[in-house]
Amino acid sequence: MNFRTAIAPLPALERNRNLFLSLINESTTLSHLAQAHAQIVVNGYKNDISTVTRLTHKLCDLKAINYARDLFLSVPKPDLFLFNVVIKGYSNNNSPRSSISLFTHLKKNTDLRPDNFTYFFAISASSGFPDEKVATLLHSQAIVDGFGLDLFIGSALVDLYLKFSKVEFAKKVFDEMPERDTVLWNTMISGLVKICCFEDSVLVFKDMVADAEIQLDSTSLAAVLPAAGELQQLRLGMGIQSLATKLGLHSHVHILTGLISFYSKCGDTETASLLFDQIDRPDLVSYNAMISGYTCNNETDSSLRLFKELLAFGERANSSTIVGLIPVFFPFGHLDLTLCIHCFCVKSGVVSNPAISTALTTVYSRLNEIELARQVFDESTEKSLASWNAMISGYTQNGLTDAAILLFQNMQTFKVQPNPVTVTSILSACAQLGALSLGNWVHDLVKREGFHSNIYVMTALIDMYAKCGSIVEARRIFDSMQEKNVVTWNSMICGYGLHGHGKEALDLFTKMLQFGVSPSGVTFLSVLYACSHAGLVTEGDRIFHSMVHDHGFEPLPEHYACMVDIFGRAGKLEKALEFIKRMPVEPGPAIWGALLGACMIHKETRLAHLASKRLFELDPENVGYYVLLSNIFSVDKNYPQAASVRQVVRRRSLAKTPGCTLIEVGGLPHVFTSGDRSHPQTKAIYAKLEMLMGKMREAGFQAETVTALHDVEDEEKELMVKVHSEKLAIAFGLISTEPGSEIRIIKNLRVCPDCHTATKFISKISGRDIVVRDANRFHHFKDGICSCGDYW
DNA sequence: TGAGTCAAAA
Repeated sequence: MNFRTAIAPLPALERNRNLFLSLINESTTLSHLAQAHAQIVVNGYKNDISTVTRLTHKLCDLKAINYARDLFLSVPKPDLFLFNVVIKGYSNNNSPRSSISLFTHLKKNTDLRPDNFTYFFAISASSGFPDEKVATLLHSQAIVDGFGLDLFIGSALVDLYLKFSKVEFAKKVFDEMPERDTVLWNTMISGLVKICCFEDSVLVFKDMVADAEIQLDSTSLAAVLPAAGELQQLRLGMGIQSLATKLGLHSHVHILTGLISFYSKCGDTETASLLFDQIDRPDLVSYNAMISGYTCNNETDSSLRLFKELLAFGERANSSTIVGLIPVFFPFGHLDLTLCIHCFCVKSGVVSNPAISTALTTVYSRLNEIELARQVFDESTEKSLASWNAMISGYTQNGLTDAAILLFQNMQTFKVQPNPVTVTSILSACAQLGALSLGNWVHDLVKREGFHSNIYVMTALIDMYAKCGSIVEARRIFDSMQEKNVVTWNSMICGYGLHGHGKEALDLFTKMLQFGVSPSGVTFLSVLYACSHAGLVTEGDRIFHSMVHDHGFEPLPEHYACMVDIFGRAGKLEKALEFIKRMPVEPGPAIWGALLGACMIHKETRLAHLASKRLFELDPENVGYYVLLSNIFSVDKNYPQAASVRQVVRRRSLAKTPGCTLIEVGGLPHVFTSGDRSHPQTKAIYAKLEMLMGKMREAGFQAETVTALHDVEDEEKELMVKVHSEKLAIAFGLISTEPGSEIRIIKNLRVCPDCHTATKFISKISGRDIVVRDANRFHHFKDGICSCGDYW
């Protein structure tokens, strides 16, 4: 009993009001609340605005939104306070539209003026809309009404814009705030982390640490820890840990859990489990972090042990536990066990949880069970953005680029807004497919949505432009990026390699080292690859040695294969063989394949037999080797042998991938196969081809027949190769694009020597630049010369 | 006199 009530009892009205208020506060169920409501009505308090407001609020908390609405409507003249409570109530009960309608009603039909609370609640509600349009509208109204600089509203806006991946908008709000409190900083950091802008979030965190005015709290540290883990920045994570100790937050359960996840992502489960033991009473989230930590590091026994321990404590596992546990099985390709977990999820009803269905989709696509992945995706009733992203990237990683793009378009008809993760996947699909016009469209989307500070997105754009033939545009983006990581550098170097620009690739590699960026295995592969395609033998040799001796890298089979390729393409076949013999590891199919490819270019039959013999032993399923070998016999005019190799292929019913070529005209893709007559303009295409062949022969063109697989007469062979898909695509390009414009085509296999020579002639005759992307690299044909130097 | 933002696993 407090002093005031002791000496002077409250007036009756106030005393009763307090009674009702505490009655409402203590209610934990709807029926308690209904009883309290009855008491209020009986005692004539049904028009007491503060009591009714408290009751309405509590009803909203208990999810009785319709009850709350009826109560609100029964009040003859609700004040701003009550409006605010109901606007928030709708927002918290999955009714953002009702929330915003009420806000509009308040502005239009009452003489009340919204205050900072009203705007705060309405802006929070606008996160339930498919895009940020409602939010920007409210934002501008808030500014007009003088609440633009309110810290709560500022934080809500930053949170919201980041949820819609509008990084630039969020930054603008953040920068324009006259004062920034801890919460505003935290909102910025955690929002960036949630949309995978890890680099950005770390930069903001560092700014926050540098700001002496601002106090860091456990939220700040917990927010940035996932970024440190994703970026595998061990020093940063340890820095955060010591900061936590300095601030006395080291036993805070959120921070310990974050650190467990961090160390697990860095591969250090030992430290993670030490931290786990430091938690007094680990909760479900901590268990899940540790379980998934063990799982990611393939310590499956520990995962399962901890899972059992969790159940033994009587804790119920939730969807995240399963999500963390499912991948236990896929490093071993244990499809049956994944199916088992799937069944368990179906039986216990958690399969409708979007996190679970997303995890299952991911696991199935990593097991290359793309149909099962799609089935789970289709059956999930509640699709989150993550579900869409998992399915799209599943398609992309399995090379099903058409399906990925189709699903991406489908997602947009469902009004699901793509985020940077979606964009990164879809750009990878464009890169694989060479779909430049879709790539351009996605680039516009990146600009529109403000994703251009996302390092993953920008790196994917570089890759896309490089693989779609626009190496200059790729470099422009590369140069425009302030923050680059090793993948960014790799993509650019690899792009130069694809285009045969060996010198540029080497220059960039040198620059990368000067910038202090540590090269990865992929970096060396890209540089070696570039050397190979540009015939830079000495440089390649030097880089390989530097990789082993200066950088301490253990070469992988693909590095060895690349070296064999460098020697082999340059015609130094004996040197290549010598290199293979000196390798400290047993040469695998990639290495012999590289040698065989080189033998093919240089028509070296003796070594080809050796290489192919090894290949048949190591990789009997791969058709490519049979084709190469058969071609080599054909070169020697040893047709019976060539035929017998082809028979092996037929007997084992190994199918050769049919060659096809894609060309985009007017933003539409046209695909041609060899001898194709299905195109609506077939007649004109073949006529153009006839005309070209005539002019080419006049200019001295002779058909190269080496790769024609059949031992028929030369003249007949000429007829067969001249309708290769690339020739059809080029002919179509010539008749359907502006004179003088560049022609770009994409071939799924390596371009054959005949088409290569023919394209050189065509580029000269037609005065067109022709860019050909084949399975290995780019060829830029100009004025009768190819950028590859006939060397591919 | 009844209302408010950010945080750990997936």
